[in-house]
Amino acid sequence: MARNRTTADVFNAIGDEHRRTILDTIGTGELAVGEIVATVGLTQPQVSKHLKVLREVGLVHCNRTGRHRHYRVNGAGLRPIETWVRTFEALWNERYDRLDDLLVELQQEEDR
Amino acid sequence: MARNRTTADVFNAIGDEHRRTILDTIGTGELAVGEIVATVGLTQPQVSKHLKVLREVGLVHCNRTGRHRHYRVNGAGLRPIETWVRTFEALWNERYDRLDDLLVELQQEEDR
DNA sequence: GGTTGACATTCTGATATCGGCATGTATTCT
DNA sequence: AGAATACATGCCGATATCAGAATGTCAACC
Repeated sequence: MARNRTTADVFNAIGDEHRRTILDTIGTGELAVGEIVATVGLTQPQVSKHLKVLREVGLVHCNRTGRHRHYRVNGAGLRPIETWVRTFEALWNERYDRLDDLLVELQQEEDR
Repeated sequence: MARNRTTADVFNAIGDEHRRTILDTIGTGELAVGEIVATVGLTQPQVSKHLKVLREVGLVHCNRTGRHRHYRVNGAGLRPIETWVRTFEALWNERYDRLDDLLVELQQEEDR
């Protein structure tokens, strides 16, 4: 067995830097493939294929207008990642520092 | 050119589900390899190799005690992911809904 | 010193991936 | 209808990956 498919889930999909660049480029707006190609500096087939992966994991939605296809980011698709990362929040942020302070205080209480 | 190395960055490293499971298992504590193996149900070499990847991207730290190696998660390593995902926050949370409401209101003003 | 225990590393084989190039498919325009 | 535009797909080769099994390393214990 080899590595998991990039289309397996969102975590695999955003593993590729080009895909992240594409998402960054689209941002909160809506862009046609040609516009993305012009901005990110990848070839058109390359962009199309990455968009396909992003589509399959639900990270982008697409609507056709004439011969153009406009892509927009589906923010909700990123929530699983945010949720997962947040479970480790206590390991880095100030809330943890405060928790740490609290524990130190409790320890001092105990030592008295 | 093939896919990027899993050790290229944190985004690639967490692409693997087994690696995420291992991180979840360690949690906010500190576990020896054997304990991880017993919990996640993977083979020992499998776990060791995944831990190596996680070490190389800085997602876990390791300290030896006798013939045991205790691993702990380095939460700070996850910050780049959190930061990146947050840039799309406007696309899913209530703050965006409120912005959306505001836009609808403005639109209605205009229609009058 | 030899054995056991706890991990790490190496080698192998199968597989999905990514980029490049060429080609296919619609849709618009003349 | 034919040409051009905007994308999507298919085929290819090179490569890194992951699991499995065997082996290596090093500390602890008898």
